Amino acid sequence: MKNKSSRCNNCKLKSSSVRTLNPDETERLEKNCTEVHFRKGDIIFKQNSFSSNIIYLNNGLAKIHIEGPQNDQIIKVVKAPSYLGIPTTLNEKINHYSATALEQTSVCFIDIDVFKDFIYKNGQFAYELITELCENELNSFHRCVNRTQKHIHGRIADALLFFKNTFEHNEFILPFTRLEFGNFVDTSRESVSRILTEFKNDGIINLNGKKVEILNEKLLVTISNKG
Amino acid sequence: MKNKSSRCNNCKLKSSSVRTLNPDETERLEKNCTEVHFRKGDIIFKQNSFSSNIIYLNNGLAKIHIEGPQNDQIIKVVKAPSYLGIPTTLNEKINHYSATALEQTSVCFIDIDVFKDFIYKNGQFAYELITELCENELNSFHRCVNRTQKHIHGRIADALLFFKNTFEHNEFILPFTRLEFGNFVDTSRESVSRILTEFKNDGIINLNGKKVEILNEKLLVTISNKG
DNA sequence: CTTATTTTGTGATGTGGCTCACATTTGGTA
DNA sequence: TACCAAATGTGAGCCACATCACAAAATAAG
Repeated sequence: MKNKSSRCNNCKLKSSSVRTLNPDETERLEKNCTEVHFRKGDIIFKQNSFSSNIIYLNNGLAKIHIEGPQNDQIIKVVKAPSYLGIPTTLNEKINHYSATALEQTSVCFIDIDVFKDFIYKNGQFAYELITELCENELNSFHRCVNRTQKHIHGRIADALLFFKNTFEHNEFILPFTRLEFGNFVDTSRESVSRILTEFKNDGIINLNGKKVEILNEKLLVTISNKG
Repeated sequence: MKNKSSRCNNCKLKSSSVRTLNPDETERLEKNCTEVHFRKGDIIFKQNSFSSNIIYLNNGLAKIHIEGPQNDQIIKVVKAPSYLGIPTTLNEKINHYSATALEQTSVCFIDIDVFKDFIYKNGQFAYELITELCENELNSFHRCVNRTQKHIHGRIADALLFFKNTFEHNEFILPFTRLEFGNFVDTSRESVSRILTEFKNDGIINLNGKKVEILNEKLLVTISNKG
């Protein structure tokens, strides 16, 4: 599905790097950008496959995941608007991780050469991009420390708080199966089940299938902090 | 210790981003860059402290580490030449992690505004920087997956192979105490001891204090892969 | 609506690696 | 050279979580 020319101007409202483009550049972006829709569960791009596009999550929710030696590991959950694929495609053309839609999602595929050209010729664009990459790296570090040092209760509490923040609501539908939840917090499917019902029995959350309501956020924060 | 003007030209041999600077820019870099020497164990910069410099590891070996909820965690070991501090200082002025010298080390502190100016005005400089940041993020991802999914034997095997590669030699001096080694591979001091002597008894390595010689690299690779 | 398939809950059991405790070695320093 | 502090080795016990096994529930397919 080709984009309409209004689309990239629309993006200027959202992306701090695209916002720096002048009208000529924006027009050039529009001509070299394709918008594609994905349904829940669709693979947006796949680890080890070939790609020569910058991939921008325009709308919806996606997971970034890598095949580990044991399981698939969900590195992070990304909410639009955000780039999905910069670190994957800028150097080599191989995707080093996969991205999968967690709900109805729309994604822009941007020609990599046009993108490179913006970096070369528009310093502010480059700067905004660098800023975003720096933030990503920091977040990576902290996520990694949390994953390796907290106990499961803490990590699941973390995850629940994360969803509360991304959905900006105390009540939300988990975009995960229990297995995926396990891959997100590095545990087994079974432990996720057990701990969620435990949280429910302790009155910390309401739980009905994938529907979660956070009742005692303070306690969740405590659990998250104490590990 | 102020740099001599030959220094930054020397750097042009090493850093792919600095290599893109023209003579004028290089001179400007030289005027806004201070070289400092550190001894083993010295803190180069400290988490939560204030900094308005880009920090470039010119010579030597350093560790990047973050205080986790339980332990200090060594995120990575960086060998010169490489930036140490881009993600820390570009947005905010607060260091989100610490860096400590693992041996005699020399470090350049570069004024952040000059650096920003290069990004704005020299597209190739920006591009090289973005490339490096992308690589960092990918490496972060893979390190994190390995840390969380491999068993200790695999992670220690990984670490030994890492040192073999960074020192480019089968025999090397571990730049770590056992405790630091534990912080690097997310285990206790005791487990590091036990597994290293186990590897020694199995004829995989020679071990004498901090001196390690890898005798059976193939087996180490197998151990690393099977987890 | 019925049947097949995937997802989920929960008990029982096993174990990797942490923690604690203490002996020993190494290295730094007066 | 002697002393003190930090770093290391090794055994014993314990516990958080994984794994296994199966039943129930929810979803998808036909």
